[in-house]
Amino acid sequence: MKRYNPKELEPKWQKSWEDSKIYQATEDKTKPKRYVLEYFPYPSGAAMHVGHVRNYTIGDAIARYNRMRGHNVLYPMGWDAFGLPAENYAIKTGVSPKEAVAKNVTHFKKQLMQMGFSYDWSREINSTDPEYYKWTQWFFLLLHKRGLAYQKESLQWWCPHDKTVLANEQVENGKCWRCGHEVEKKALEQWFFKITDYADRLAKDLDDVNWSESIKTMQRNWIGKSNGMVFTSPVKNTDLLIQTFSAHFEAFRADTFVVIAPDHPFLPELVKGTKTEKEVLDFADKMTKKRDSEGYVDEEDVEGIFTGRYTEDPVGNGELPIWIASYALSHYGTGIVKCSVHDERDFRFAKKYNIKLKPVLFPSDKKEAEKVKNLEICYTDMQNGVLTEPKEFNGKIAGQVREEIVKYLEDEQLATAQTSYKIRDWLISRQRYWGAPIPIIHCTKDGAVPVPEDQLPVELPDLKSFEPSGDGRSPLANVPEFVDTTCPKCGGKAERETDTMDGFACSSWYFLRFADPNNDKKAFDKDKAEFWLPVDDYIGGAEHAVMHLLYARFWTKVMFDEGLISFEEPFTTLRNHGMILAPDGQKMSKSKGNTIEPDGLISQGYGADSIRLMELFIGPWNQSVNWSIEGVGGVFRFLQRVWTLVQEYLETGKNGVKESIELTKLTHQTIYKVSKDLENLGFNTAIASLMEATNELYKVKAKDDFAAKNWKDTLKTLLQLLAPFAPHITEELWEQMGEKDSIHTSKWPVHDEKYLKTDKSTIVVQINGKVRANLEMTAGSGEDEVLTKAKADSNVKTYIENKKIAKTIYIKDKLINLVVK
RNA sequence: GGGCGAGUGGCGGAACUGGUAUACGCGACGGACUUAAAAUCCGUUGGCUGAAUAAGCCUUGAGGGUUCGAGUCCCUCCUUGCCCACCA
Repeated sequence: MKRYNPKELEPKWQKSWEDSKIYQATEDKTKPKRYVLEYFPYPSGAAMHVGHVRNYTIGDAIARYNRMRGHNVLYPMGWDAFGLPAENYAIKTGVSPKEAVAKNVTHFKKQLMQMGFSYDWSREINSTDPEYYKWTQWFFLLLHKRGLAYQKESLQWWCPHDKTVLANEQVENGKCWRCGHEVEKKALEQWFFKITDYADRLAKDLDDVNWSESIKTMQRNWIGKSNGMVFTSPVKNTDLLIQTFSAHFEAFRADTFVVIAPDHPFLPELVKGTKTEKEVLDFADKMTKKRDSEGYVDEEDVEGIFTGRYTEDPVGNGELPIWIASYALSHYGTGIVKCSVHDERDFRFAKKYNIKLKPVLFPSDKKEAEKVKNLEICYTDMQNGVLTEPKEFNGKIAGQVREEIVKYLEDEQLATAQTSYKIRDWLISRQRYWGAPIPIIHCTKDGAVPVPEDQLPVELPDLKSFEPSGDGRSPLANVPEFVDTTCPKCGGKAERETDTMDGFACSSWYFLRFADPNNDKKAFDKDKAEFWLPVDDYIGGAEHAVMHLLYARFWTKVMFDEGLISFEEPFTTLRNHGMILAPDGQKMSKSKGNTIEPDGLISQGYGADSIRLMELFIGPWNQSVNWSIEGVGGVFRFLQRVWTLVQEYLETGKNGVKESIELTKLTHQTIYKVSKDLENLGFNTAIASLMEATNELYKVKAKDDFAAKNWKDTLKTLLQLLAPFAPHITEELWEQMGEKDSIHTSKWPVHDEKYLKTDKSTIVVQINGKVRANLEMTAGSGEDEVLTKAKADSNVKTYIENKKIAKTIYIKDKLINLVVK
């Protein structure tokens, strides 16, 4: 008997699939389309581990299942290959990012290939290919044309020793990661995309997509829409006016002080001429640095300093002191906030610095209200709280008069309503080499001029040294042939922009490129894009929950507005898989040295099919689990049992005449279970059903030794049901059973309801909810019949003797419960 | 601090709209085959009491509640994971 040897048969079938191109997708309109996509990976130097593999195994199972169900499946793969690691590696080793990426892609691709994923490799794309980033640049120009790209000065981390801009992750405890020198902030002119113009639509359209509530909530929080009011008031002893923001404006009569963000651009002007000017500015500077480097500052540690200025409150609360507070954000509202006792942080801040407080909002509970009055607790319930001021609203419930208060403040011209968003415009400038160059030419006469479309792509020149320029610009600034150019408008001498784009720009449209990957006239053909998109199943980890998904949605909406496509949301269904952790429960990472690569398992002889099965069987697809080496042996054993069963069947060469109804029923029940599980992505239970079916088949075999006529069909169906998970072994056995065409293009089996019915049922007898007996009954038995038999049961008898049956609950074919008193 | 999840045997986990908790797999134990081991195959396997594959009691993070019946629904609490974060 031939032994199951994945090492031999897996490469054989991988080659066969490649040659026959069975996974290539075409715009065949006779079948329903299905676009299955995983986020295109970053081909890092660290190899792919079993955590990554899970992502692709889930996608592949979905793709294969739908293909067999007669769908026209697009399942592509590509590379998101721009980014910092390749550039750092280049600085360290001198190996150009281009070479490093090419090497990594080759390795990654080999690893994916040996797992037998059904990608349409003819559509492979790479974001660092000029043919690709040409169109990324084209989209930059589109955004620019539509007024959505602009330049603004912005602060960046700067290492004065290395003379280079640092990314957030390169700052460690306020020090440069390379030289350990203290970092500072440097103002640079940078490019932004105006995503804030789309904030409302990005928030609203979340209602229409089939994503998990958790991701939707994350995006909504990130966009952070809130309605507030802006008050304008004079600053005492100056001729300045300030605009203060309040989101808790219902209780505006409680406002007793104002806080300004330490990094607010208005601050120097505000404190100019005060006695404490220098002291205050120093303090603000320190605070900004601390906040930037540490991120979160504990609520207990709120800090602040009095600016020395007061403002005359426009709504009659008198003179309000202006403080700098560590928790105030310059980009939220106006960056200057009106504060009161009715906010947790304001409350804590005021207590710490003994700032006057005055409650005007109270809970209905008298005792609690007393505590609020005595400033013992902070009360913030703007929904249910009862207002005492202003007089017009005395006794009203805040949540019910919100609109009226807005109207009141606006009618009296005391404030104006303002919607504020937490989301900020997307900073896309990177002072880096390894990214798509921003297609802009700076002319002293004409300013920032877009590169004409016919001159795209602005190609990255090959460099010898990847060290930064030293003046804050990217290494591209060192290359005169790149920088020096002529202005497209006036023809005069001009310089190219040396910033490159954030990698998220490349990934904001790649899903469209897959629809038409080789188009050299356009980013994509409209018809092709609309044939395949939107993406039906987008599979990925939660790490992209906000940034990537938001940016991609933003670009899609811009394209919609431009008329390039007629849909506004790129991803219909989002599927977030759980993480695979190392056996010790920690995240797998190269630095921790606890990664497990599929290569090792394959060379141990398990094969890709076992690994794939293990990835899915280990637990629910959307939950995190610890990888278990022992478990792989279990699924390998299962595959071996399937292999052996088919070999034994083939060797007996039997072809019986009598159908085994037992086999038929088992087959249809398994079809039903596996199909249902796959619809709900219950991969682990689908595989469990297949294991159960196989165990049953062994039992039937022990009885009839393959005598039944329908053994062949039964085995073939089993292979088909297993095919989306274990594509190699099933393809091999399918062929051994005499099939000419691939199992992966065969038609997914359909169950027949009539075989799901059983003629017998086990009925549980409960006395007061406790199980006391089991009854074997013919299916569909009536209550009386069951009750009579239950009463006759010897064990049941002992419980109902001398007692009254007060009530009987009967669930057909399942259970009878006797309530006994 | 905000948001979203999760707590079930020695372990990963299963359980449809409330209806036999522990499917499937791992591990462990016993047996068959073998000179032996590995591999394979066949059993057993939540805990306690019992000689028992008789019967009973207990058991889904803790405590209450609703119900004939709760892993599942409601309330209070505890633990833990992930994402984001000084967002008023």
